[in-house]
Amino acid sequence: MPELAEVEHSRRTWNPGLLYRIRDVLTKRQTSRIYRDVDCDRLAEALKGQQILSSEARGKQMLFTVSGGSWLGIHLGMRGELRYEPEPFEPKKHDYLVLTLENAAALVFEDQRLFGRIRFHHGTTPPAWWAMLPPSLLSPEFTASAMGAFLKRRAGSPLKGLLLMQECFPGIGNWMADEILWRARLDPATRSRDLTPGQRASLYRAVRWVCRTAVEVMDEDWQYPASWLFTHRWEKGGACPRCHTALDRAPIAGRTTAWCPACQPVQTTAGSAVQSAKATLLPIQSLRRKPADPVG
DNA sequence: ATTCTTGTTGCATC
DNA sequence: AGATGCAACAAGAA
Repeated sequence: MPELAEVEHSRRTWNPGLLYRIRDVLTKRQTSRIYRDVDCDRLAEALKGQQILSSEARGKQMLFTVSGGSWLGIHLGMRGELRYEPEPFEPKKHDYLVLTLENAAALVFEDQRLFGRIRFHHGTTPPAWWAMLPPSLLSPEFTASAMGAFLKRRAGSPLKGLLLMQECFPGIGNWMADEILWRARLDPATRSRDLTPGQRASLYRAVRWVCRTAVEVMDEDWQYPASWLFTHRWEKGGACPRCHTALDRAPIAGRTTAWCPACQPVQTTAGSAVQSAKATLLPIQSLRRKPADPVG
């Protein structure tokens, strides 16, 4: 579930615990997958008695600044989430990091599927992996021309796959990619080389709009308004909230993709499609007009 | 029982 | 060399 907006929400979840001293640290080191190369003893030693000073989210990554020169990085993976537990409590099965605070509340990282990741860094500056993250999609550095350059380099990839690449679109995941393509009225299987300049501009605008708005409109249960494709993409018999056409579903670039076949028609314009279909361009146009309007 | 999942990575193959 | 595709990872839900 966690994409850009859900990650931002999770980050804020720990805010009530900021500046309280950490009394105890629970890690489950046997799940090496989440901690990977982290030395859990060192992590616990470094955090005990300290306070979380601030936090930031960039795409799907979070970084918590801890007093005493420590940095805690968290990635929620496929199903992770952060919780703030106001009372003393027993960690649940999938609570893999629990910071008990001096006010008896606890900051919890839960991850049912173990696709998440915890990183630890000690030093005067943020860790290198954080400094190397690509610019946020909402920052001025994410420009239309920067996006265009990326699309050009990956000209042969379907748009759906490109939007999932964190190196250019940090924070976008499966549902946001579908939402963006739906709002830009682009067929998810279209290769980026086949986009017109106008379509590239639409894509850029949709990326910015969905990222900005998702954070604003998501509710406490990580749900979105009914006017969003999000709400209907997994529904049985889900329909396009714009034109009520039945949604299509198929794997594209390895991920299940939902789209509206009416709003997002298959691309038949520039690029390779034209090269092979040049000779048949006229017949195609005439075919389009072929179903004569019986009403007229 | 089988198949699916809102993520990422490492490998194989052009 | 760089782009592209895909299996693998874990655990639970349908």
